[in-house]
Order: sequence, then C-alpha cells, then structure tokens
Amino acid sequence: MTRPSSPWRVPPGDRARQHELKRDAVILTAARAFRERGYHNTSLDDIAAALHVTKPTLYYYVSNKEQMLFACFEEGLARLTVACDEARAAGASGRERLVALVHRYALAITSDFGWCMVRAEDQDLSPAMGARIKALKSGIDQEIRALIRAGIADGSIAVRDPKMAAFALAGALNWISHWYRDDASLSAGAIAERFVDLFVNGLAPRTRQAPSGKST
Amino acid sequence: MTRPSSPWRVPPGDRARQHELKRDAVILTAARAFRERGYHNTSLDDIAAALHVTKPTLYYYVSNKEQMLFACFEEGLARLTVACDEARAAGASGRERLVALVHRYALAITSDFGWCMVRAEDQDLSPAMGARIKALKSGIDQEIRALIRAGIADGSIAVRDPKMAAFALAGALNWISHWYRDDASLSAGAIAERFVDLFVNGLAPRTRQAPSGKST
Amino acid sequence: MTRPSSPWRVPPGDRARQHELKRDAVILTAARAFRERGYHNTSLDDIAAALHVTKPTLYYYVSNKEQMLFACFEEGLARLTVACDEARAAGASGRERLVALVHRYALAITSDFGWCMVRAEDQDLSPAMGARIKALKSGIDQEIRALIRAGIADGSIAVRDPKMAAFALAGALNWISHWYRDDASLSAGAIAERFVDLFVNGLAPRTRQAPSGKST
Amino acid sequence: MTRPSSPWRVPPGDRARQHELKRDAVILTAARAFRERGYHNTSLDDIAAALHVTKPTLYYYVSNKEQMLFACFEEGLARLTVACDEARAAGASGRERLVALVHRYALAITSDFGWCMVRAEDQDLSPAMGARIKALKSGIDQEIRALIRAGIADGSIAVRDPKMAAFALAGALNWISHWYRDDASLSAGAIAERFVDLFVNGLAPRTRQAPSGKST
DNA sequence: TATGAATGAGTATTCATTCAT
DNA sequence: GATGAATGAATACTCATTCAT
Repeated sequence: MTRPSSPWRVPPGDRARQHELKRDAVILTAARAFRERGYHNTSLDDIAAALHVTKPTLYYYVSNKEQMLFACFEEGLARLTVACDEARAAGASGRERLVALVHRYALAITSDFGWCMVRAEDQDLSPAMGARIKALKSGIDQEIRALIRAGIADGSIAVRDPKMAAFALAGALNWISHWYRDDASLSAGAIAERFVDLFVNGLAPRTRQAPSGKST
Repeated sequence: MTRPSSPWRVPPGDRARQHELKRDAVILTAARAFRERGYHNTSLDDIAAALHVTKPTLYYYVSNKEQMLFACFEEGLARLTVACDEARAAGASGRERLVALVHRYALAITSDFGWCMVRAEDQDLSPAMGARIKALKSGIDQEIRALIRAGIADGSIAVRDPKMAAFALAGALNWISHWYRDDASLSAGAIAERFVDLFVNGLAPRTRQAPSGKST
Repeated sequence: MTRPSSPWRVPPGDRARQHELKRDAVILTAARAFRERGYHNTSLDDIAAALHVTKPTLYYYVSNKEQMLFACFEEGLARLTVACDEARAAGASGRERLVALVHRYALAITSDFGWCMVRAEDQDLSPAMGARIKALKSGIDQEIRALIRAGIADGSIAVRDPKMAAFALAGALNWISHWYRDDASLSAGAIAERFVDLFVNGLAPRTRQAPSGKST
Repeated sequence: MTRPSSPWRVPPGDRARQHELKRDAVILTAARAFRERGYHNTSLDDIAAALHVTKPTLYYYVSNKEQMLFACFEEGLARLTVACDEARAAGASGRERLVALVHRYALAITSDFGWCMVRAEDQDLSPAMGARIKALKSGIDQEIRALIRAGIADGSIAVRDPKMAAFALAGALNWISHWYRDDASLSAGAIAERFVDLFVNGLAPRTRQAPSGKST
C-alpha cells in the first residue's frame, strides 16, 4: 500500500530528506507490525529486524516505543483530518458531505495506520499521551456530529440522536480495521459504498411508504 | 453477575460449588481488570490483589493467563449466544428479530465481559486459541447475516450487501465497548434504541411521514 | 567480618526470620560488591551470582538497585548512630566523649558498609533519596560539632572553628574507607588510636610551652 | 583555568595551539561535569553538548572516556605536584613546609579538577590506568610523610605514627571535595587556615598560653 | 487449598565507540 | 576537523509460571 519499505538500501537524495525518509520508514514498519501482532507483542527488535537495522538505530529516529505508537497514530489521524476537511467542502447538503467523509474515512482506516489510529489505547500510553490522543480522537467525533447536525438543519438528514448516530457511524467504520485485510475481496471504496447504502437508506425498505404503522 | 467480588471471605457451601464460585470470581475480576487496564497491562498480581489472594492461588482455578482471557471471552460470548437464540424466536419478521438482537447485543457488550469479548485479540492468544475465538466470533456474525437475509426474504429488510450490513451493525455495536463506561448517561437499552432508529430508518428522511412514534 | 554469606544454603529457622536473614545477606553482599567494584560497576547479576541466586530473586527482597544502596547506607549509618549515642554517654569531658566517638566511628567505617555509607553519592540516587541521605549524613556532622562545642564549653577542647574541625575530623575518618582493606596491617582500633593522638595533641610538640611565639 | 569554555567559537591562532586549546577545554568541561554529576552519570553527549560540539568530535582530542577521566586526574595532580615542590622549598622547619603544603593542597582540591583527582576510582578505570593512578597518588602520600618525618627530625613535629598522620591529613584535605562548593562561604585559603590550626595545635588546650594570635 | 519463594525468558533503554562523508 | 549515522554490549526491571510446604 505504501512503498518505501527500507530507505536504508535506497541511497539517493540529500541529508535532511534521507533522515525524513528513514524516520517515515520506521513509523510505517512499526505501524504494520503493530497491526499484525499488536503493540505489546511487537518488540523493538522485531521492528529493527524488519528494517534490517539494529535496535539502537530506531532510537535515532524515535525517542520511545510509546512515541512510535503515537507517531503512527498521528500519521493515521492526519489522513482522517484531511478527510474531514475535504468532506466539509465536498458537497452541498450535510448528508452529501457526510457521505463523502465516510468514503475518505474508510480509506484512512484501511491504510497501514488504520489499526494504530483506531486501537491506540490510552492504556498503552502514558497519561499525558493518552490524554492527547483522546482529545484528537474526540475532535474527529465532533466533526462527524457537526456534519450530522448540518444535515438535520438543511433537511437532508433525519435522526433523533446525532451523538449516538455519530458513534454508530464511527464504530462501524473503525471496526473495519478489525476485519479488513489488504487481500480482502472488497476495496475500501466498495466497503464505503455499502456502508453508505445502509446508513443513508436504513434497513427498512424505502419504496412507497414505511412498511406499516408499527415499523418493526 | 456483578456481585461476588470475593467468595474467599464467604465460606459456606459444598465443595464443588465453592470451587465454581471462586473460579467465577477470578474470571469476573480478570474481566474487569482487563477492561480497565487492558490485557497486557494487567498482571496476575493485580488480579490476585483485587481478590485479596496471592498469585499462585489463581492457578488453582485457571491454568493460564491466556485461559483467563479466553474464559472471559467465553463468558461474554455465552450471553451473546443466548441473545441470538432469544432473538431468533423473538419476532415475526426478520427485521423484528434483528432489532431484538441489537437490544440484547448492546446489553451484552456493556456487561463486564463486553470488553474481553470484543477486544480479545487473536494477537494476544496462542494460534490455537486465536482460531477458536475467531470461529466463535464468526458464528455470531453468521447469525446476524442470517437474520438480515431472512428479513430480505420476508421483505422487511432491504439492503444490497447483507455481509457488509452485518459488519456495519456488529461494528457499531462492538465499538460501544470503546466508549461506554458504567457511569455513562445512557443505558444499554437507550443506546440500542438510538441505534435501531438509525439502522432501521437510515439518515435520509423517509419520503412520506417518517415512521413516527417508537419505531422499535 | 560479618558471617552469613548465604542463608540460602542455611535452611533452619522459622519463616519471617528466614526472610530477614536472606534480605540481610542480600544487603551485605551488595555492600561488599559496591565496596569492591563501585556502585555503577556492580550489576545485579554480579550480586545475584555472588549469592548463587538468580536476578529476579533479589527483587523479592529489595525493590530497587537504588534501594539496595540505600539499605547499605542505612545499615552503615545505624552503626554510626549507635556510635554517637554511646559516645555521648561515654566520658566526662567533651574531649573524652569525642575521642570515644572517633574510636567507634573508625570501627563503623571499616565495616563492610563503610564504603556505602561514605561514598553513597547523591548523584547515584534519585533526588528524593539523595535528599534523605544528605539529611542523615548531616545529622552525624551535627553530632560531632556538638561534642566539639561541649568540649570547648567545659574547657577540654580548644579550637577556633568547630565546624571546620568537625569537617577535618570526619574527613580523615571517612577517608579511611578509601585506603583501608580488611587485610590491612592496622586494626580499626589501632587506626583510631593514632588519629586521636594526632587530633588531640596536634603536630606541634607539647612539652614545656608552645615551641615559640610564632608557632609555625 | 576556569575561563575557556569553548574555543570552538574562538577561531584565531595557529594549528597546534588550537588543538591544545580545544583539548584543554574538553578536559575542563569533563572535569566540571564529573564533579557535578559523577563519572558514570556523565555521558559523552553531556560533555559534547556543554561544548556545543558533537560526540565524535571529542574523540579527536581524547581517545577514551577513561582517558578523559585520567587526563582530568593528571591535570589536578599536576597542581598537587607543584604544590609539593613549592612546599618543599617554602620554609625552614618541616612543620613550616607541611603547613605550606596544606595551603596549596586545599587550593588544588577546590579547583575544578579537585573532584576527579580525589574521586577517580580505580574501579572506574582499567586495571592498567588504575595502577598508574594509584602510583601517582601514592607519590603525594610519600611527600607528605617525608615532610612529617623531616619535621620530626628537626623537632618541629611530634607524632607517633607519621604514616597515619599523613593519612589523616590527606583524608581531611581530600574530603573537602565532598562538601566544598564554589559558592561556599569559606575560601580554600580560609579552610586551610582552620585546618592548620587544628592539626598543628590539636584539640587539647596548650598548657600555658595557647599560641595566641595567627598561629600560621 | 493457599502461599512464600524462586526463576527463565524477555524487553526497553542507554551509551561508548566507530566510520563514511 | 567535524558530524550524522549506526551499532554492540550491557543492564535494570517485569512477569507468567512452578514448586515445596
């Protein structure tokens, strides 16, 4: 999904750029390892080995194992933030914008950093870091709620409880990281499409009117 | 279920019963600790201390830390299985039964074992255990899909991709364990209600009158 | 000098007593190792090996390497404190009591814990520990000054600056730990005797009156 | 001696001189760092940072961390040797010369290199280095003993055991490095004066009139 | 049944040292 | 001369697990 697995064997470029590339490679490798084996089951030795580098070298680019997880989280979150920004400017109605967000969100979640972003637990981090992550996560939540409220305001969305709707939506999307694998039959886009279908139209048949008075 | 914090100080009863009670207390205590601090951040000492018992004592009731997590998982899953069984017999239409399941599912997820059930990672378990858990989880997934298909068959549900719909639904529900805390403002039932509203009716306003009143 | 090098091979006695004995052995072994190789050059593995025990076992008796050093320090200091107490009650005049202290001090310094007591640096300890040690050391210093002042008061001692005199005395005594080895030709008592001779009478010949107006 | 904090920013001068200056700065900076944080708690990074230079640069001027400590030791010892030489030629009687030495010794101990000279442990050095240092230290000890013996010979000093007297004197002086700080209320000279008073006259009041006035 | 004691295996982190540029 | 980058070796500390009592 992302290319440069080991810039240690890719000499070109100037100094600062090299450093940046290598750091990126460290983060990416970590993200993949975490996704595959989990944070606690991944030792720095594992990551170093995957990069064909020795353990102390990692410390040249990252100050901590915790910082490593945090960097992965940030990397993933950045994509999500971009997604939010793009979505906000994407469509006319609140619903259209929300749909756009779902697509981009799915893409971000299925990226290498999806797991870290979603599963980085406060529990695994120092209180300070935990708080920062929590705050950032909450920011995304607020974005979703805002779009839902906007949709309600412009009449394109009808839900009783925007907060719970946001939780449900985010939950469904985040959960993708639990079952999605790169070799999956469905692309992120296809998944998003199916989700949109469900979330927009609901389970109940739309044709004509609601299937009865007692709608269940 | 949430009571017996330490049967070590509650002497009476016969042999086998005593053992069973204590084992239950171990599992429950573990489940709570895992939920609070995560599996890897919980040491057996922590659990033992919570039970006012020493570490080796735990091994009298569980053979492993891994077994402990597995037991928690099983305990939670049992509730979910019951939920499925009840749901299957709960209503007339596929949709009604699915809605019933959502309610019971939410209740199970918010129980003490919810976290373990949802978050017990294959990563934390030996391959063998991991496979067992995966299979059991998949069973629940199949139940949901079956209900959705039933609903489609009887016309009470209209979705394009039952599999993705099941993933979305399960995802939203499982995710509850990430944000739900006992002191939350909403009960499991209330959450389920909101979720049902969203999943049944969708975000888009229903053409005529939205199926007013309690849609459940 | 002290006997029980390894109670791990000395089974008898009751529970609590056993524990205490072993902990003492840990501390003593640590003290000896520190004295021989220095704090930083002594690894826990070294100490464990000396006790024919594995490293984690040490943690059963001491919570920290730092705590280990501190315990050694305390052990040594305890002897010094006893020395002070005994000295305070030892003689009539301030000078007699001071002389008594010098004797006991020398004995304490040449004990296995002498090195730790004298050389435990604030630098090697956490700020908190460092502060505690500093305070305790300062207590001894005050004791010495008090005796000197008492001697001045009762006419048995004549010095201009009690504080500096205390520093000089303590310095000479503490320094013993730098050069003293168990196999040394002089016993602690003999050393103390020589020191007393020097400190009480001074370098200048005493016979008749002071050797001249210009006493240097 | 205390000035040249970083000749890296002071370009002029010829080649060899430059090198020498920089090496001196390295040694001095190291000495200060060792004194402040201890040898083992000072990393080469610390020293490099203090010089606004990178770690490998240090190796241009010193071959080793050990060599660094040794150089500091040598630097300090040189002062002490000078002190001995000057003292040897300073006065008429052995005692006068000894007193002169005490003054110069105190000055050397309170210098930036005092700590290293006194506290450089054999433990921190390779056996070879350790042996060299021990020999050099012993040289100083011999000087002191020689002066004492000279004083005994010319009647200006009266002590039973010259060796122990030398140990006591050196101990008191060396120990200054444990408690002396640059911001201390007493100058090295003042300290030496007090010490001389104590060591020359002793604690016991002199029979007739104590050698009043400035006894030095 | 319960526990004190002990251990093996593992892991993050530090640091002096080297070397190509 | 100076530095960025890399590494080997070491070390404190943790924890699940076992076993004699």
